[in-house]
Amino acid sequence: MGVTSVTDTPTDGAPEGAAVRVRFAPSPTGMFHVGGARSALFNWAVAKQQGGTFVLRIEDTDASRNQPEWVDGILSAMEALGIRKEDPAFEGPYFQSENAGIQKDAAQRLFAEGKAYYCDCTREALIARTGNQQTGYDGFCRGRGLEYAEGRALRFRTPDEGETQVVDLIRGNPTFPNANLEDFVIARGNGSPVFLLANVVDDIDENITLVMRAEEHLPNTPKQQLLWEALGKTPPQWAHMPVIVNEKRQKLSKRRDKVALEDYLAEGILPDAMVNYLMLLGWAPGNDEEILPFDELVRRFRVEDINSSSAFFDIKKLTAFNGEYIRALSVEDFAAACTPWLQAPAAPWTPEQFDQQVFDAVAPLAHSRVALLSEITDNVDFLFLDAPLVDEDSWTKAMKAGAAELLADVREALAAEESWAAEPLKDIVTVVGEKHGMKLGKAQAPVRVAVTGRRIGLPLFESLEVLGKERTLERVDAALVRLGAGADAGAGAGAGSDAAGVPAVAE
RNA sequence: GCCCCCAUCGUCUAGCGGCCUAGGACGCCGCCCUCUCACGGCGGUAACGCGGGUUCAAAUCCCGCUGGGGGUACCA
Repeated sequence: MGVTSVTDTPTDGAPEGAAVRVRFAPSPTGMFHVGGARSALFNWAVAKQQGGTFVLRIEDTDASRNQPEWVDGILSAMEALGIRKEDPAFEGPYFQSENAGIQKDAAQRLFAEGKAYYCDCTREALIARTGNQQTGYDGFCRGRGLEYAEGRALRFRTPDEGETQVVDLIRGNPTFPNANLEDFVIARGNGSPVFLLANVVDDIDENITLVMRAEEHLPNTPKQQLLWEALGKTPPQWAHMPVIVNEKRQKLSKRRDKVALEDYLAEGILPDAMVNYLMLLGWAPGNDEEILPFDELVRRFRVEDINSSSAFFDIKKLTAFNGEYIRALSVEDFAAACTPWLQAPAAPWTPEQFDQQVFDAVAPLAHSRVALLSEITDNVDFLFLDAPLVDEDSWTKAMKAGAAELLADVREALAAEESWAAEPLKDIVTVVGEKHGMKLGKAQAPVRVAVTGRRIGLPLFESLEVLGKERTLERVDAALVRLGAGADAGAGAGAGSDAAGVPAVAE
């Protein structure tokens, strides 16, 4: 008895010497909650580490939360997290609805044994009787000997005295006075089993030995443990992990917070980074280390070391982790990973405008500059669009007094350059800059904005090299027109027009 | 209201009675590197909620307070 260490070998600590069996039991809601992802990961870590089993059970009892296609969403999200159906440690998925039979049998047995009774009280009647708006059920029907009839709910008879203590690996052993446990409903008026019961029956059916779930279930635990005992089974060990909260320290909610795993992946969070980050929410591998491969995290994982206080889902830190993971990729893998953001919905250019060769040439330069894969488009768009997207703030900051003159001289020198390569191009801007009393740092700004539309971005001269002479000159000319300094300038280049996009002025 | 849980830098955490003038990471701020921005390097900012105990010794144990959170359905 007592607390069994899950880090011990399966043969020495676990009850009955059996390998641990954990489960993840999401209800399909249309998106995969990051909190659920963490629960799945923690359970998976335990199963993998101990050579135990991870069972996936879809809790589809509530019709409103039951859409077949949502199940696919769960499966693919778990796949992304590295929890694969093909893994020997994986079992399922099972469906709670398919166990309706044995759940009803269990309810009947409880009734037959006098451990549950039928009740026809309405919430209104209860309040009228007790004069209390927020009271628990008062046990009115306990002695009425009601038989089943449509509309009558089945309630579990909880003990009036004593207390129920649950063995929780994370938070000691919370104790609940039985007097506070109301006679809760286990089957609805239509005979269908309610979560509290269905969940327990399924756990028993699947031989679950450790229930690791979010803290919000802690208040359910004494009731469920009572059910396990009433059904003649030894309750499992429990482990209630801390809730994940938002900046206001409230439980992350689908309604007000961004919680869908899919949304993060769609933004360019790498699955591995997400997994690593999630594993560190409420737990730490120690040694002052954080970025570790999943196998290593699994090796070090200890349920007893999970924190008991709530954890803030920090997107900034997640993003920082993601940057680390992106930089750890080879340039080739990085370029490949960018593909989805280089196409249709994410990218502002057409497939015809895109050039993989050009992208590959510039990928090494972008590699350390993105923390989210979705940021890649802004970094390279100037290479594929006919004219750069001009950021007005950048324009005003870069095109100060003297910029037009500088640009005109740069244009001239550029036009005369034979070998179009980064180094000589850099020399040109350096020399022209000096002529205008500007260091390279300052002199490159107008050129950069003219060509890329922004004042921050990839290394400029490499960019120019890849862009090519003709397109570079075009853009510098367009900028000169907008500045009113080009040949035939002045006419139509008013501020705010998209002058940067006008065709190059003939020489 | 009632039940339960929780409490170390802004955030995630290390710490499990002396090694703590509290460590790491993210963020933030400087400096260096540098064609911008990143990356990288270096440095800095910043925490044991409060009050009582116990002990030679408490961030670490106990109690209270305060503050957060969760639950309280014929949802899961």
